[in-house]
This record gives sequence, structure tokens and C-alpha cells, in this order.
Amino acid sequence: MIDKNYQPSDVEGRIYQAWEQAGAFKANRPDRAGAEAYSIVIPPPNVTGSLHMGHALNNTLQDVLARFERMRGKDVLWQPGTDHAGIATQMVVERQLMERQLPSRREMGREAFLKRVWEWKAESGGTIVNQLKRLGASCDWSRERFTMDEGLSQAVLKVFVQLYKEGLIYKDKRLVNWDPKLLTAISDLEVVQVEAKGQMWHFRYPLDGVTFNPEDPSTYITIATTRPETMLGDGAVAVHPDDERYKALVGKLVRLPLAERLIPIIADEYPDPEKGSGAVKITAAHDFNDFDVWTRHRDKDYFKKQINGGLINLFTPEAKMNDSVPPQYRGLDRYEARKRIIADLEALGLLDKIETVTNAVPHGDRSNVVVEPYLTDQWYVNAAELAKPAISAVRDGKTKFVPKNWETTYFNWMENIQPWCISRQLWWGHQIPAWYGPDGKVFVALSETEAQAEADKHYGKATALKRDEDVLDTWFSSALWPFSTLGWPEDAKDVKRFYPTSVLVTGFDIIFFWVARMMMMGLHFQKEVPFHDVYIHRLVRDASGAKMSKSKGNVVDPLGVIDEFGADALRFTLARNVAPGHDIRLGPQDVENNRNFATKLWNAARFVEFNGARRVEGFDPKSAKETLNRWIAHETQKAAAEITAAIETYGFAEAAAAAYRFVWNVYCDWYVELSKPLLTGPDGAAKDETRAMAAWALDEILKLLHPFMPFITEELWAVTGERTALLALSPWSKLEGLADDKAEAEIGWVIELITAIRSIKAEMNITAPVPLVLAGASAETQGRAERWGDFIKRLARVSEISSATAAPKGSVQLVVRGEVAALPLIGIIDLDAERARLAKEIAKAESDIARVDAKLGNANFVARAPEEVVEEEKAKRDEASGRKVKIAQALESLKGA
RNA sequence: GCGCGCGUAGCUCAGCGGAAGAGCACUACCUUGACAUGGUAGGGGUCACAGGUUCGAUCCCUGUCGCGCGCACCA
Repeated sequence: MIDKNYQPSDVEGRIYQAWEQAGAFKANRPDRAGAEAYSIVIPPPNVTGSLHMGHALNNTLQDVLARFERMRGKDVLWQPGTDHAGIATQMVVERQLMERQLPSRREMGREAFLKRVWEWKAESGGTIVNQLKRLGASCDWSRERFTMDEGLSQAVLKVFVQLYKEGLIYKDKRLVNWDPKLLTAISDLEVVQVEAKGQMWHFRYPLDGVTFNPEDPSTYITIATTRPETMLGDGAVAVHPDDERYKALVGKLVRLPLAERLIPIIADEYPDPEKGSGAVKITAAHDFNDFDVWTRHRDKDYFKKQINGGLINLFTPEAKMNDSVPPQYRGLDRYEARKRIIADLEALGLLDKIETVTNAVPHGDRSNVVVEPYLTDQWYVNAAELAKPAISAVRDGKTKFVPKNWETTYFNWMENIQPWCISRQLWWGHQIPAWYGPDGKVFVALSETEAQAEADKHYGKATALKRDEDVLDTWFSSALWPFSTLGWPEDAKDVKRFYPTSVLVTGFDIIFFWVARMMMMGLHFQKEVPFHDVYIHRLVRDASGAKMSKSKGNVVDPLGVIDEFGADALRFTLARNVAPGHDIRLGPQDVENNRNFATKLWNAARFVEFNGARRVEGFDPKSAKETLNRWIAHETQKAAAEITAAIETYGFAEAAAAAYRFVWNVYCDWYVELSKPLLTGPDGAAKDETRAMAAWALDEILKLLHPFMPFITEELWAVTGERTALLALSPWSKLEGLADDKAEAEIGWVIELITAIRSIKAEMNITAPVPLVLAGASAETQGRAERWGDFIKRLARVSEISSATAAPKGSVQLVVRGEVAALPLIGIIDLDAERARLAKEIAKAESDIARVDAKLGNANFVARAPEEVVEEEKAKRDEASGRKVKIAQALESLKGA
């Protein structure tokens, strides 16, 4: 017996366990050794993470694909795991140390700290994995990986060493985005620009050799800056070579105030004469653009003669003023230094004016402090080189984006890619396999032993080495994820079977992080793209369309939703609403509606069971004799084809909508209703067949819905029959030979007739049963009416059905699929109202005819439109004019009444 | 500034060259023996605007207006 109600919370845990116990999600199942492989690697969530709506969407879509392909018989690998999230994890553990008043990271030292991180990971690192299980994710958990695993770390080492040997990894001194709180370089993708009101200070730099006079502009040059504290590091003032105002000054010197150094006025294309004064201070060590200007001029004498060649670093790692500034500013915080410098310049009469501006200030996305362009030694990957094959692979269609327009974004980024800074001044992560000799010579090797051997050879004697303290960017290891998780470099077997993966499903915001880097590394190390398709989805927003954020407090917790409505309802809601190119709005109402859909399905299954419809082993839907049964087989095949085609092309919403429509509006609304008389009627072949068909179609529904609603379908699968396999491992149906236009014509007529009668009765406010007369009906229609009389009476509330050559006087007449159905309601209905209704119907028919005639009367249309379109129009005309005649007759017959 | 996308029913969105669709919301009616987490019926749209291509445009092209997002820049 199926329970009266479906309680997701009672069922989901049990079902998930059953899947795991059966090893249902395992790749390389022996029974599928000969099957086609299908693989997806999960975009690894941060080990510190917990499931949010974005994850819920992302993993629902992956699960739909994984379950669908698994049912289609493929050997599916959905590879799960997490990444070690260098900065985030280190911060979490450091915060924990602080809360527990334990020694800080630096106090306890690297080794002890890393031990603590691993302890933390063992305790809390599995959170998101369990949450993914709540969602129903069918990952092969036996293969769960972590970017800091032994194996994945080996992959990182191998990749680093090889790229180094190939010259694609190198060390360089450049500007990086420096986080003065976390004391590490961060990626420009981890920098968020925050719009803020700020000030722009215009300062006068006195020209050398003349007496400064604030009243005389020929004695100084004006520059503007939003960051006055950096002026101490200026190495030049630049002007545009074509700027007439300054042409004469190029080559002259200015006296840099406060620092009391002489710096040159140089000509460069960078300054825009239209902006500000047209003269720009060049602070090469603290501004990316200025650094570029400096790079172009670094070989000129005027830079060579300056301190450090004009590249003057002013800050300590904490963004305090260092010893290269005048003594009175040393040790000051950057903002305190700013205040003092402004005041000092003003006192000297050098402050021209202050403007209020809004500008974008770069912040670290983790630390939320203002990051600094900062001059450091870091390791870089030559991304431009690795990007080349990654660009062509997409151009050549080896990897396809869905939707395709994301390819533009991808190309845009890849074609302008900057050297990728991969070193981070953290402890948690893959320590860079580089060792330095006493003279700073670097030895890069897979192990310390190898490095030592190389060094000893190089120096000709045993020489102590010091390992690089830094670790690699987390994304460096996740870039390898599509093959490192498969066992590379140790074991090539699974790489061979599952690489390239079938598809990567990810959010648009992460194209640069994942897709681009995985493409580069995959192509370089496997010589093949990491995935055939990249499906890009967008954000999940709240019901009012606002981005979910902790600070706004509008975050919807997927686990809360699952608790309330069930995982299936959440999944189905997300799948139904996902549209390429659109964010999803998710309100509780939507989830509730889909919970109702689950309930509907549950109750349909109960109904079928009550009526003795149990699955009949070996039942062949093609063998059905009853028109109703042939009809539902026909409809089932149609729905299955739609759903299959939609999922194959990542049309998640279309597939879900087709399933919804089929279950609710076809199976429940009509098949179940129409089958009632058969199921509750006398025993016999028809009843047996209907029972078998009802159960068969329900089975098909369970299969079709399973990728979307795995829990309820698996549960119903179990309680509605003796099964040899879990639904998750049952074959997806490929239905053929069930199309039946005759059945469709007959049942379609019945449905439309019932609907038309209901409609007219509702319109006329008639609730009592009324008689139905088929006027001048064809033999076929009369036959149908006989066969379906009981059904029509019951569902349309009709008292009796008869045939006549013409409609009785004064009856309401309906035209259904070209046949007239009359309801003799004389005395009950308002004749004037009926006349008005018919007149409206005629007008409608006439306008239909007129529109078609306009087309058919157009010689160009007949000549140029495709033949089938013309034929279609002619058929429309015939239908409309037939309808018009019948309605006109009906109107006529009311005249005498 | 460059790029991408969106303006279709009150709301959220499908459709993207041959007679305007769904879900929700709304209105009226219905405790009919799977389901009130339900059923039946209904109202509601010059498909942003202006041109163009076409026999035919919500759909293709161009422009305008409005909105969103990404990237760059911001002396």
C-alpha cells in the first residue's frame, strides 16, 4: 500500500542510502565495461564551503545529466571532490585559533599550523559533501578527491616542474595586487572594484632652475592624484609628446617636493591631454600603468640615474611607509602618511586644488581591505602561450559553449590574458618545488633529493639549499582537476576512459577561473580539450530579483528548502526555471508549486494502485487494443521523445516543462479520468489491459522524471512493483512504434467535446446534467459517441446522448473538430445571449477566413511560399468556412425558437 | 570606452519567419469515490519604439529609448 502522503524527509535519507549501498553511482561498473563512457567533473567547491543556491542549481543540472546518461546505459563518472581554498581555509583556521585563544599561526610555526589545518579539514571539511547528498547528487563518492591529496599534489609537482623546464613558468619582479592584510599576492580576479567617493588632489611640482611662484604657472607643472602618499616614489612626470603646452618642458627637471629629488619631465603616449592637467606623475612601483610607462623608458639615462632606476617601493608589506621615504613619514600607515603629505604640500603652497570624485578602489575579495599594486618577486605562468591552443580549440569547435555567446567572453579574456601570478605568500597549499642555493640560484625539481643532487652537481660540492616558502594559487591545482582526479600522472587507465570529459557545468562568473585554466592545462598536458561542452548557467536570485547576499540577509538556504518541501521540489523548480542567459528568480511559492506537482504524481500512483493496476511483466504497449490505451501509449512516446531531445541539448527547462505537462495535463487530467470507467467497470480483457497500461505508463513517467526528481520516483518505483533493479540503474526507454493518429483523433475529439460542453455550461451557469444531441454526425463520430458515451456523460455532466439529422430547435450548438454537438436547452438559456454568442463566433470565423483569403489572394504568397504552407492555409480556410456554415445554421435554427 | 544580454498577460519567463504560450497571481463555480498540496471554467497582450528585408516579422537587419551584466579606464 502506498502511504496517503509523501513525506520527503522520511524517504530521502533512506533512498540515498539504498543508492550508495547498491554502488549505483560508481563508475567502471563491470556490467558497463563495454558501454560508452560519460564523465563530468564537479567544479570543486571550496572545502570551507557550505551549500548555497548556486551550488544547488549547478549540481542539480549535473545530476540531471548524470542520471539521464546512466539510465541510457552509459558508464557514468561524476567525479566529486573539493579544493583546498588556500586563503579561505587558512583564514578559517586562523580565526579558530584566535577564538580559542591559541598561539597564532606565526607563533606555532608552519609545520604545526599545517597539522591544525588538516585536523580542521578532517572535522569540518566534509560539510558540503553531505549537503550535496541531501540534494541527491549521484557522484561517485568512492572516488572523492581533494586538491591537496597525495595524488593531486603529485600532479601539481609534475606540472610545475615540466612547465618550468619548458620555460613556461618563470620568476619575475613585477607589480602584483598585494593584500596588505593577508600579506600575499592575489589574483586580479580576486580583486573587486568598489565605487567610492574620494578626492583628487592637484599638486604643483616646481620646475628646476626657476624660483617657484604659486602665482606664476610657468614656474611649476601641475599633476593630479587620488593617492598623494605615492608621490614620494615618483620617478618622472609624463606628458603627451603632442601636447603643445608641455613640449618645451620635455627633458626639463622638476623638484619633487618633500622628497627633494630631481625628476625628469618625459614624453609618453600614456597621458591623455584631455584629462586633468595633461601631466601625470609616474610612480612605477605603485601603479600598473605607471609601471608600463617606466618599462618603456627604463633604459633611458634619466631613469638609470635615479634611485633604483626610478622604481621606488615606498611600502612595507603591511602598507606602511618604509625607509625609502623621508624620515618624518617612516612607519606611518599609508592613510596617515597621505594626510601628512597633503598638509605638508599645502603648507608649501603646492596644493592647487581638491576635487571630489567617485572612483573605483580595488579591494581584496577575502580581506576586504584596499589592495596595493606592489613590487615583489613572484612566480608566473606564461598564460599567453598556453592560451593559444586553448583559443583555437574553441574556435575549431572541439569545445563548445552552451549558450554559444559565452565564447565571445572567453575569447576576449584569453586574447588579452596577462602573465598568471601563481605564487601566494601563504602556508596552506602546494609549496613551490623550488630550492635556492646560497647565491640565489634556483633549482626546480620533483623532490628535495633531486634538487639537492642538481645543486651539488652545480656547485661541485654538498651545498645547503633553502626551499621557496611560498605556495601555489589554488586555481593552479584546480586547473588540473579534469585529469588529476582521474589518476594522472600515476595511472593512465581512467584518463584514457574518461578524458576528455563530456561536459563542464558551471556559472558564468567562473569562466575565467575554471574553464580558461582547465583548457590551458588540459591541452598542454593531455593534448586534448578537458571537456567537449561547457554549459554555462547564471545566478539564482531571490523572489524579488535581488542578488542573494549575506549582508542583505536575503539568502535562501537550500537545505532549509529541502527540509520544507523536499529535494525533488527544489531540483524541479531550479530545472524548470533555468534559462540560458537569464538569472533565476526563486521564491518559496515556486518551490511549493513543484512540491504540489510531486504530490500530484504521488496521488496518481495511489490511484493506479487502488485500482489494481500493477506492473505486468512483459506487457507490450504495442499490443493494446483499447483506443484509450493506444492513445496514452502514443502520448507517452511523444513526451519521452520531447524530454530526451531536450536533455540531450541541455534544454533542462524544456524537458522539465514537457514532463510536467505530460504528467499533469495528459496522464492525470485525461488518462486517469477516462480510465476510471474501465478500471471500476466489469472484469475482462479491457480492464486487464487498462490496468497493465496504466502501470506501464506510470513506470515510464517515473523513468522520465527520475533525472529531475530522483527521490520520489525511486520510492514509487520500489512500492509499485517487484523490481530487479533500482530505478537509478534502470534503462531509459526508447519508445518506438507507438504513434497512433487514429487513437489521437478519437480521444482528441472526446477531450475537446467534453471541454466544449463544460465551457458552455459554465458560461451559461448550468450545473445540472443536460442532454447532448449529435446533429448530422458522421458514422465515425456516432461510433465514437457510442464508445465514449459513458465517459462523456460523466466528465461533461451530460444526461443522455442521441443523434439526429439536425439540431433540435433552439439548442446551443458547438462545433467540435468539424462536427456539431447540440445541447437542447430551450427554456433554460437566454436566447438573446446565445444569439450574441453565435454572432461572435461567426465574426471570429469570418475574420479567420478573411485573413487566410488575404494570403491566398496574394499571388506572391502562392508563388513564393513553400507548398506545404500554402496547403496548410487552404486547410485552415476549409476548416474555418465549415465552422462558419455550421454556426450560421445554428443561428438560423434559433430564429424560430 | 569595449563586449554580452534583456524589454512578450498583473508577476516570472518560454517561443524566435507562417493564426500569441506556460506557471503563478486574479475571478466564478465545485467537499464528483487519487489528490482542496485538488477540480472546472474565465478575464487579461497594437510581443518597448521607429524604420528596413520578406509573399508574410514577436521572431531577421538597422537605429532609438529603457534595464541588467562582464571587462577595461578613472592623473
